[in-house]
Amino acid sequence: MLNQKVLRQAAPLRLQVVEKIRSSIIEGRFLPGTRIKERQLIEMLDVSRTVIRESLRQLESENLIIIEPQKGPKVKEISLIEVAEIYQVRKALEVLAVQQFIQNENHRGYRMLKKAHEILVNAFDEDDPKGLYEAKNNFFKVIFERCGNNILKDLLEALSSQLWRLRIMGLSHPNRNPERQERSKNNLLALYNAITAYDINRAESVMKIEVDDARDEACRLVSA
Amino acid sequence: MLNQKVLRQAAPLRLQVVEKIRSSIIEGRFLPGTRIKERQLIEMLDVSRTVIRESLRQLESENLIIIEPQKGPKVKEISLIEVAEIYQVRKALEVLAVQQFIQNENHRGYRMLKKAHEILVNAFDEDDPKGLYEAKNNFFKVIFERCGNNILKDLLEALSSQLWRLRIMGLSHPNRNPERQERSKNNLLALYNAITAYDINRAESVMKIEVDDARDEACRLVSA
DNA sequence: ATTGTAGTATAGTATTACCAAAATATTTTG
DNA sequence: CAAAATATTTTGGTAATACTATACTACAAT
Repeated sequence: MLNQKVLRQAAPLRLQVVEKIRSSIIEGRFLPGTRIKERQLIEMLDVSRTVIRESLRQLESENLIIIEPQKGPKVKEISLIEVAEIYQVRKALEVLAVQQFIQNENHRGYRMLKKAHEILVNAFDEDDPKGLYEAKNNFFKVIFERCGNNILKDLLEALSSQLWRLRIMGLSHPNRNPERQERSKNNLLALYNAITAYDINRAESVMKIEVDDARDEACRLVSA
Repeated sequence: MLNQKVLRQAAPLRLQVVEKIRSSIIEGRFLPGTRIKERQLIEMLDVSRTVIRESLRQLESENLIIIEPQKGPKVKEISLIEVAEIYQVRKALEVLAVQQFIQNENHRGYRMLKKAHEILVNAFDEDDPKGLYEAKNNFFKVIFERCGNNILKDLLEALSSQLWRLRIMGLSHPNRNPERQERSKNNLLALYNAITAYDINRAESVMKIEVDDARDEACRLVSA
């Protein structure tokens, strides 16, 4: 059976360039507010200006950079207000995602979620903020990807990438809230239990609580 | 079709080009599935290739076109599944928007909504599908714009533009559902009453009904 | 008639060079 | 020192060119 697809050729250069720049922003190697000059990128990535410019337009519509006319692109800064707004939208969408995930009753999704849950539980026991963060993220990602609504999935991923920077801040932030850690742990485990019990209402309310907690933490970090 | 060339003025050329192409797609002058060739656009709009390409990248991330590697851009086709998915997301977001609109208690918003409502009532009495459609749209737009959450507003606008094409189809479609018209009228008036009465719960449930109705109608049109 | 191949045209991909206008940095001058 | 004038950088936009993947066509072979 031809279950393995033929290896597609390398993606267009511009996709690679977009990905490079995007990850640099998300991972905080370009700090918010930083001007990004075309020439700088040309030298760093060793591609032509055309490719760079096309890539920048795309990043702009992903809301990762803003391009001021005649002044050029800079890494978008996130205000406290915007963080709150994003989490408000996230709450509505994540609740929808978890509803759909449960209703779809997809075995594959449940298998993947089980695995993600196991990794998450392990991560809670170790003192590795980055690993824990990735485990959490992976857990949610399974829900988004297997909720059966691709539009929803794409929107949530776009929103996430706008917040990723904050989370990087959060990982290394000195005065993180240890209590939040514990709450988050309880929330996520409760969420998993609710999902496996097909209890939509409970999953919904737990999800709301977790997103609100995450928002409060994020706002605390931004204002600090 | 795109017979007017862009005016060479202030503001990046790119923005004008994006707007021209976008409206051509939304208004159905480029039909879904149509290949859009770079040279074609260059001749039609009389701008350089670079500008066209930058514009196309942006349209791509707005989900109005898809660019297949080594094949080029084509107007995105909307499947029945996607229509359902979009409306599902819309429902969640529009409910949130109307909640926020009421909670914000913004006088300016209420004034604008009153005006939009008056126009809408007039439009219901006349037999002008296009005018009615615009009035409806304007009514919702006020809610989105004055809900106090810009992220939410942008997302809803992006989703709307993906559906606009269907509605254009709907306006001229021979076997439209006249009963739907009546339902829609009742829904919107009920929504307005709920909002002016600051009744969030009622507004929420009416909004859900209206969005579901709209979805059913849209699906009917696509599958026809 | 179907399959396969070769050649050609077309269109996307990417680089480079160039110009104008705006923004920024630097120098000169009061 | 501050303001004006100048120089430099940077973006916005155009154009010419080479290269490659894809699509189209025609022609041949079985």
